[in-house]
Amino acid sequence: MKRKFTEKQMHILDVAEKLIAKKGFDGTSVRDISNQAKINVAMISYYFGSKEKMMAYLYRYRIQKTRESFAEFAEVIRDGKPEMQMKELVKYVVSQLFKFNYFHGFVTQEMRHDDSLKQDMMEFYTTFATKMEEVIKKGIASGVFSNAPKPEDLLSTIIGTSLFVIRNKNFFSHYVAGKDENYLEEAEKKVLANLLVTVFSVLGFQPH
Amino acid sequence: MKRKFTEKQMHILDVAEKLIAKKGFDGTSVRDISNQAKINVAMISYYFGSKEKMMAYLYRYRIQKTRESFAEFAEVIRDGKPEMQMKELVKYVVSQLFKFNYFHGFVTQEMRHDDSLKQDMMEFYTTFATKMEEVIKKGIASGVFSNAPKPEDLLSTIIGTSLFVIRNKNFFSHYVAGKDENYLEEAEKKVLANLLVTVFSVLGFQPH
Amino acid sequence: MKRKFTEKQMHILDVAEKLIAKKGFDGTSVRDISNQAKINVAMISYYFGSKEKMMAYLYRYRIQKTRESFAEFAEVIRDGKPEMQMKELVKYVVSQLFKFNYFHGFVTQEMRHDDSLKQDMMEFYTTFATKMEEVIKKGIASGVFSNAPKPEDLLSTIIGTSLFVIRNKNFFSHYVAGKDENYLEEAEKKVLANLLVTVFSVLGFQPH
Amino acid sequence: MKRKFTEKQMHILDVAEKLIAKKGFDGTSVRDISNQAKINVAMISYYFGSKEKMMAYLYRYRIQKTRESFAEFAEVIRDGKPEMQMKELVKYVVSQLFKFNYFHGFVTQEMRHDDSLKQDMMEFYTTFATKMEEVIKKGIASGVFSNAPKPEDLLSTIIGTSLFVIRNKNFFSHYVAGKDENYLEEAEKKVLANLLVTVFSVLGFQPH
DNA sequence: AATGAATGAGCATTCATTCAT
DNA sequence: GATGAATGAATGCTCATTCAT
Repeated sequence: MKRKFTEKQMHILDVAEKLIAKKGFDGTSVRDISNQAKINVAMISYYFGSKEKMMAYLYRYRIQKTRESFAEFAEVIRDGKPEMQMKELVKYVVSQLFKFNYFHGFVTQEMRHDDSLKQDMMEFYTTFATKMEEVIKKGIASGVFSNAPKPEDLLSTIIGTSLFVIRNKNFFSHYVAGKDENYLEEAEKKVLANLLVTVFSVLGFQPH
Repeated sequence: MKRKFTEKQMHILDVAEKLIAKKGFDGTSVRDISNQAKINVAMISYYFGSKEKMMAYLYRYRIQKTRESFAEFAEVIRDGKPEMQMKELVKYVVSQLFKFNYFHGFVTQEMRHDDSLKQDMMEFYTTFATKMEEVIKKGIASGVFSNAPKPEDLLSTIIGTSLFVIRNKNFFSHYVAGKDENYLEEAEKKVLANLLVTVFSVLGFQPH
Repeated sequence: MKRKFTEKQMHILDVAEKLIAKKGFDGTSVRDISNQAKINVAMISYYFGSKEKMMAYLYRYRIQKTRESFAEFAEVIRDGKPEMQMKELVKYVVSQLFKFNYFHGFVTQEMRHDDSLKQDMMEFYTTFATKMEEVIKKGIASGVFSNAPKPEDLLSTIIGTSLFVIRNKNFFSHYVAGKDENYLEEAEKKVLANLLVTVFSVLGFQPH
Repeated sequence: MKRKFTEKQMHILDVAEKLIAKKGFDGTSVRDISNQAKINVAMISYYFGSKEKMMAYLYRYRIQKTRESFAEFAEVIRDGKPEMQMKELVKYVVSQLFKFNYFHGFVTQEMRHDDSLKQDMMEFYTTFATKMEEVIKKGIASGVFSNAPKPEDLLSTIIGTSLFVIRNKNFFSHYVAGKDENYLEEAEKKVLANLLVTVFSVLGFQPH
């Protein structure tokens, strides 16, 4: 499954990701994708076996990339203070969600397709939760955090809040500065500020 | 548009809601619905005009009901203290999301279908935000809340967190007690507890 | 088959005739008819057995009426001179075609439905041809006509020309005076003049 | 729009033309056509976009061919005497109508589908009328014709009579020699003879 | 006698996929 | 390896008709 993709295949996946995020898996036909990507209709079946399998490649590819990115990120913050680590963790998760909002825009909705993909996604979230728990414990130990919320609760709040804002432009844009086309950019800033306050409040953060 | 529905029509809407939440609008055929609901395929067009219009009725119906329910709820908590009001507000929103999780399972995803429906949904959220702002202000005035977060931020967190948990059973069930079929029930309790702590932390709640 | 129709049934037939002439048999749904006639959908099956059978009643009804009308007409011209009889015959046929253009608008096209109807229609035309032959012979005998064209040829020309003009408003209206809504009225005058000239030319008419 | 058609597409158009002439546009399903043409149902949409568009191609194709054929024909008779030209003109129109009787069998009936097609058809008829007028004038000038009927009247008679005979086999076959399967062939001869007599009578033809 | 509700068959079309080259 | 043509299955929907009252 850990195939390397050619330039052309990557291009198809990119196009597919955006279209599926916008119009849903069923709402996006292979003809839509092939037209947009300027390739032959038959290519999707040819390259990936089927539309459904293409979807699986898409998942795997994005998760794989995120895993690599997170490993790198974890290394960078390895030696910091827990409050800094927590702040960076929140910033990282939020930025990843907004950056790959195309992907996350359909990730939960379309997960019905393949149970093994759900498993992958679960592990992907668990990696974050584990790291978060480690940081919380360290903060408690060092006395900068006075409460120890469950990592899954904290993570649900961070991811859930971000995804809600990404998906509910209609509601949230009323409270966001800037032009319509900058929505995601501006919304990210606002959500990040909110979540940092929220997370540190919940942790009962007390600077030394 | 404020039609009354017959028993049979309600039944179809119920079945449709569940199927669509599970498999998406496009992924759910009128034959799926008619088979599950034990009715004739033609009935969906006959009753609602089309599959798309049935979707609109579904929205309108749920939103209408929620609006009524919220008006009633708002009356009940009218004279309470702000901390009680806020607690009830959170409980109310969370319980509604879990109760109508089928509906909320597709509400954001499938909103592309009709712009006027998006508008309705937006107003529906705004009603909550307005009430929340009122309570925050009162709490600040009376001194029980020391911070005044933006109501839209608070609301995003409440709704976003709840929806994330509803939709990501795969991840969250690992942290939830009880059997698999009780997932939503148990998850609701856990999320509610989490959100109450979160919200009151953010508000800097100080009991008199 | 020679049923008498109630007021209501007659009304349905009237509405059906016009709709079918305008949009064709298949293009006219029983719902169209029932809506226009302000009756229940089920009535058409109820009264006539089926849509197809309703069509048959329509034919029979119109043919029957025409037969009666023609018998009456034949009586009126019984004792005239052949040139007068021929002129009246042409006028009569043309006026009937234009008067019941709704009917004749679909009569040939939709005849596939029932072979016995074709038979009826044939006899209906044959009645005219027979009368025409009689008049031609008389005119030849009396010397006012010098040629004896075949009655079926003469009749084809009269009916064919009239129907062509009725059905090809798009082409013929360019040559017709008056406003668009008077098309049939004006076209009838023009066609009648044309056919009288044509028929009498062919007959080699020589006034005594 | 001036597409070239493949062998297969032509075959489908041929089959469709015959079926539609026999059973009407609505009465002919794409399944009927695909069964008869031994092709897949989806091909009609695939090749022509839709059933309706296939109809448009059919029109355009036939009219285009007729236009070409007429231009060629007009060239051939260019230098003849008016009586010869008129005779050939009548023969030409009648032969075209009988040759493409499938097409002309539905052309007026089904014209509701597309207004631009009506326009095309109108121009197609007008081309004939114009030529006819030219010949009449020339004949009047040279003294072989003593009357100048309106070209649209003459044309209505020629086309109307031919179409009537084509469509009313049931009536006309009683007067036609030969076997049933030769109806059109024999009817054409008879109609042509009739129309030549009729047209030249109306023109008051006097050989020099 | 008359009707609103309901039905099953059929419609044109679109779909992901496969085939022949 | 890559493609345009072609396919069968499924889609939402409309139809004339029938059913229960």
